[in-house]
Amino acid sequence: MSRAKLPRPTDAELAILRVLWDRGASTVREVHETLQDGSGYTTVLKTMQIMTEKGLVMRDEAQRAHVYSARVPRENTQRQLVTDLVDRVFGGSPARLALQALSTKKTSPEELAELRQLLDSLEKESES
Amino acid sequence: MSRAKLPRPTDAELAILRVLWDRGASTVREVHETLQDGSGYTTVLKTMQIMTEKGLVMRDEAQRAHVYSARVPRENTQRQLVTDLVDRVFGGSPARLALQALSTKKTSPEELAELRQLLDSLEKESES
DNA sequence: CGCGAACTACGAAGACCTTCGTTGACATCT
DNA sequence: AGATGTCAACGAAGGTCTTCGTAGTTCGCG
Repeated sequence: MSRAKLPRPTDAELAILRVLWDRGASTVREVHETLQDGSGYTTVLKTMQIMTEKGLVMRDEAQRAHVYSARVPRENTQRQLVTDLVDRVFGGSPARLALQALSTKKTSPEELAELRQLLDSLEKESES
Repeated sequence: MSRAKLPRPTDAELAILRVLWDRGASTVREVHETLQDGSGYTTVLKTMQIMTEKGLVMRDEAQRAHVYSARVPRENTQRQLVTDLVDRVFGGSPARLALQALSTKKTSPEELAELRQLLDSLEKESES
């Protein structure tokens, strides 16, 4: 039982995960205040309780106000969602997703450089 | 009445859309046979009826076996899902999604070349 | 102590998604 | 005509997600 497979986070769960990734360990109150959507306090609480059951977050109950933290690293979740989307909508081709992503919005020169670097290393790899 | 904004397709709906995009206009039977998942005929039928209500597909009832076709172009849906994911998980940066996508799997030289071309044009654009 | 504020836990409602059984209409074959 | 097969329509069940009200607990304070 080392690890059951983690479920794809729902939209509400993802919003909470983003807060935990950005802020680090946080109480329900802090998460609720950071999310500026109209959801009520107990809604956020309940969702975070469910996320605990699912293994998406962990909870430190040492204090009265429990402290939650993401149990899944941001990168893992990003990778999970990206490969999901690639398989479901882009016929398994990450490059097509990348093309689509880059076509939609403007990208900073720094990011362009980063991409170019990655492209270089990928091309080198395919040559070997 | 057509909706102002199309809803994000669910997983089952996406699977059906893929069939319609690939095969073109099709009957329920054809879609059902193409999908090799274990779902029953009436399940597919029902989903496609719902998709019709949602405006995701259109239906030609001229024949006894109704003929469905995608009402949303593949590219639009891809763009919709990509920008969705970018906003929800990548802090609005398409480039980060692209980086993540390309890091996960191998990409063919042709696609690499295509990406490089896109990068070039994007860099030119940002210079101006 | 007694009160109010902050907090967790619980349950239930409502929406949506997926699934499929059943029904009835229509067609085709014998 | 009668039997068989194909099809759309409908409804309902079971699951998940999101929402929030309510109840109960604990803390701090007057």
